[in-house]
Amino acid sequence: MNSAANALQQTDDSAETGAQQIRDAIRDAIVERRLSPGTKLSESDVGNLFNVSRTLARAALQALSYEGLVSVEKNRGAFVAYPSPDEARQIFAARRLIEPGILREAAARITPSEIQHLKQLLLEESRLISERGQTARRAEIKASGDFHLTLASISGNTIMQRFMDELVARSSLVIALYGQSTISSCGHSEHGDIVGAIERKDLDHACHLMVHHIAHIEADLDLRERKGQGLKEAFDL
Amino acid sequence: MNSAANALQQTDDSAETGAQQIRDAIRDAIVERRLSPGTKLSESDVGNLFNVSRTLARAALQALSYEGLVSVEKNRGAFVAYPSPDEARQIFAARRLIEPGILREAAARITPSEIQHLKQLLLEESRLISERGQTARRAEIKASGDFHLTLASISGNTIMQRFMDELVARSSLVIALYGQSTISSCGHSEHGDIVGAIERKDLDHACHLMVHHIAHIEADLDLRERKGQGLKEAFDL
DNA sequence: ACGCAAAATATCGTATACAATTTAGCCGTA
DNA sequence: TACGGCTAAATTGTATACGATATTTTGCGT
Repeated sequence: MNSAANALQQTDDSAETGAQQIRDAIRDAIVERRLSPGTKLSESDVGNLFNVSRTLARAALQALSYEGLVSVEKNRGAFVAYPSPDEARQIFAARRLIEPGILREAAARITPSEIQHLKQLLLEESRLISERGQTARRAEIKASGDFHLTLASISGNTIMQRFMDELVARSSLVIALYGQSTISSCGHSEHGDIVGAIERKDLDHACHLMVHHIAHIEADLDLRERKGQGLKEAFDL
Repeated sequence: MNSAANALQQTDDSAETGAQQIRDAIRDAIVERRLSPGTKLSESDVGNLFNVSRTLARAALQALSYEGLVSVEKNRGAFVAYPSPDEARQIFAARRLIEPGILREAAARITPSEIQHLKQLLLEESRLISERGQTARRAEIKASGDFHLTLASISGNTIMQRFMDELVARSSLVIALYGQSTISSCGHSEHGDIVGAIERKDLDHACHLMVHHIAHIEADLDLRERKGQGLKEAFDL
């Protein structure tokens, strides 16, 4: 068993809905960075880990490839996606393009109880930041994304919600690859500022904050071409 | 063989890339409205039509479900998607949210040769409008969407391009279901206006035109809940 | 003649089996 | 020793087989 095994061993039982279960488990593992970019996910290994046939494993991997989280190469296998710097830029460009619009929609229809929910998310987030340990780090990564996803869900547009699901998940991969500061959620306070602006119904300011927030995350990346990955250039410098 | 058979018989040979080929063939059939919303696509039938096993047929249908073009119901089968009025609204809300941003990106990096390409698309489009016959109608539907997709491709963001692929395809379904005027591309001249604004580097005006263009398409829809679908209510009036 | 229950049919869900392709190791030769 | 081709192992691509679930039909009783 390769390194992927350790990262996945936790939800091997329960085949409730079939392939979806497996897909979700692997996606969580990728988003929480228990699986590193480039890791090979062979159909047999995945199937064995979850005690299902290759058929279901294949279906799950296929699904993840549609979300851009794994790349399947014909006759070679599936790998946890290894986004190039250019892909990374496109992901964040897409978020800058989309999220202000989502924010406007969400702010227009947000209810008091939903505002409360958002604030609770912020609390949970800061609690995790103060905590130490790897599981807290992972939970923090997920919580940071959940803020953006919750906003999308409040917007009421399930299509945009799905797009955001994909973008947030892929962002996690990009940060894992190119992030510099130990914690990507340095901009936690920015989440709070955005909620504040929403509460005051200051949409323009909220959008402004959102765009800058995304820019800050992107600014923390070192997007220089890394030919690493086993290329000869790794030995030149 | 059911009604789906006739609509698909054209690319049954050549199994080049496997499931992708089938997926694309079915998608084209849906987008060009040779397959009506609600049509049943059983795995066996699809497999037989393309002379492949159910495995590949299933993979293709699964892929289409991720794009929202077919809905698979557990233990019942796959059907060409039948978007509800609410889904339809969400699709167009998403387009209004996304396309102005894409347009800005595209206009910023567009080259003279790409402008030429766009103009050629417009010419082709008006040629098809003047022509008569069902094949011309189908080509016209596709050409109308191609305008928006070309803009997305010019924007250089492959992720947004994929989102637009999905939205345009699903729009075709919505128009097939709820469109009123015989031809949905009544707004062909609006495409030309947008290109004109891009050429003059008047981004704000171009975005303005784009938003209204999308609104016009949506305005041509009758999004009242239709319980029809073969229900007894069809005979009451 | 109508309605309900049970069998028959059709279709999907999953597993297993075989074919094709790639990758890695091995050996012979220059 | 270095190189090239060949064989064998591993992995994916596709097909078939079997079991589960939903739908339709049939037949019986009222």
